[in-house]
Amino acid sequence: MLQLAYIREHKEDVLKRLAIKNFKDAENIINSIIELDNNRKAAQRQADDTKAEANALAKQIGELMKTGKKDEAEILKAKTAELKSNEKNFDETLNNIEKEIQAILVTVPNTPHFTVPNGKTPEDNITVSQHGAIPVLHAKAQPHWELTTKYDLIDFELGVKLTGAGFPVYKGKGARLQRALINYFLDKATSKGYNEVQPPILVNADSGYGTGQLPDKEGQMYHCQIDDLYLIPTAEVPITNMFRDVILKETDLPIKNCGYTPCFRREAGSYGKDVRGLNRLHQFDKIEIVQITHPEKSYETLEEMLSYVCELLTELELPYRILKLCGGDMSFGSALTYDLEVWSTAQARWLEVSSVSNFETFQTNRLKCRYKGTDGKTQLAHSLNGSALALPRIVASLLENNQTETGINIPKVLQKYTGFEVIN
RNA sequence: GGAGAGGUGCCUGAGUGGCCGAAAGGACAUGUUUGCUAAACAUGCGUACGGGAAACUGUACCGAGGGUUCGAAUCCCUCCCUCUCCGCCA
Repeated sequence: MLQLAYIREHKEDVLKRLAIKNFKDAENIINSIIELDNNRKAAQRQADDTKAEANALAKQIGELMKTGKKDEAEILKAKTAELKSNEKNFDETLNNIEKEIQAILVTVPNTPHFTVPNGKTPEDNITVSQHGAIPVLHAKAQPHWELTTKYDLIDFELGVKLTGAGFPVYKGKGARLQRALINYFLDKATSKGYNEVQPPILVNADSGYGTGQLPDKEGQMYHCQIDDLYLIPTAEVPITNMFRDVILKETDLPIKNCGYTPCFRREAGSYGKDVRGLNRLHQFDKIEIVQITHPEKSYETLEEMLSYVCELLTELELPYRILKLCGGDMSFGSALTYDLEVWSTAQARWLEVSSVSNFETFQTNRLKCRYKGTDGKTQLAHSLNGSALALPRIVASLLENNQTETGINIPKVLQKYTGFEVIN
């Protein structure tokens, strides 16, 4: 959620940036927010003044009662009736205006960073760089959903029996590969100064609102209605919400956390050819890195997080490219997002395996995550997060890219975790 | 699931109708002093929104929402949450 004070003070800048995100009707919406806020100020003044008067009267009445001047007290009491009804009206007006502002404000996306490219679709994203050689496979190379069957690594059918489509069962070396990746990612993040946390994977509605999944993406989360809890779509939700309603010390920053969790996504309405195999699941594993930083440091941090993820992909020996997302393809709350995609050779396409974003104050404003500066002032911190990494598509490209006619080679960095070098 | 207790500031904890945005202690910050570690003393120490150039000042907030009252942290109602004991159980 954007900060109202910022909108007031930097209206032109906000409009310019919202245009990058193709946010429709921005000028009218921003103008109406400002106008409503003017009304709000007037209403608050009325309400506050009335209450101040009523408080003063109440105090006087108290004094009079104490000194036994009951008659005079009664006269003053009579005067409070009118104030009281005014107070009620003014409060109601104020509340209505505030609700109206809030309702509009939550529909306004974050303002993109000035370097975010214009554009509407994924085709308008900018390829920042590409790394690693695209492997050339033998003639009988197979897509991962065939390899997983061939080597009995993942049983999609069995998952359908237990739960439904999109809930695969990992078996044998397939399961072991999952565990290896999780351990590798966590160890690596820990070595880079991230504090490992193991959060709940069910969260309450407040947490959903805090990071912006609610109300915008309500239908994308699994909801346990009896207890009114949501299965997390990403560890970002619990790990970032740890800092909801928290005032940090400036010296605490930056806060670096990482965590592994299963992630659950309903993926309502996304059926088609992209859902084959591991490409899109309802349940998958992911290691997330989250940072809370000083506002002046967040872009530096974003680059640091991006290069961290690159390091992982390099060590996994996967060909990948970095995309800077255009305004139209960025998520609602992000100010700047890099996507990382790995090449999936047998499918001959790029698969998104990580998304690293700076949310600036968009999340922290909702979360009320602030820090107290050395100057004594309290202000909003910046929040960032990135996948490091999401497993299924990593597994898909590992299997496809490393296949030979006799088996699938495991990258060196994983071998001490898997305990085997080849799947055959 | 059954029974009970309780939710006050960063923490502990006082506060049963006006003098309470809230005692006291701790923690923290700054300053003074003792040669260092440490201690002592002094001062400061909530958030949000509004008014003001500023000093300063108004309003709201003692789990949430209603109500009683001229006046509520304090009384009443509803809800939420936490803890303890018993039962069940990994």
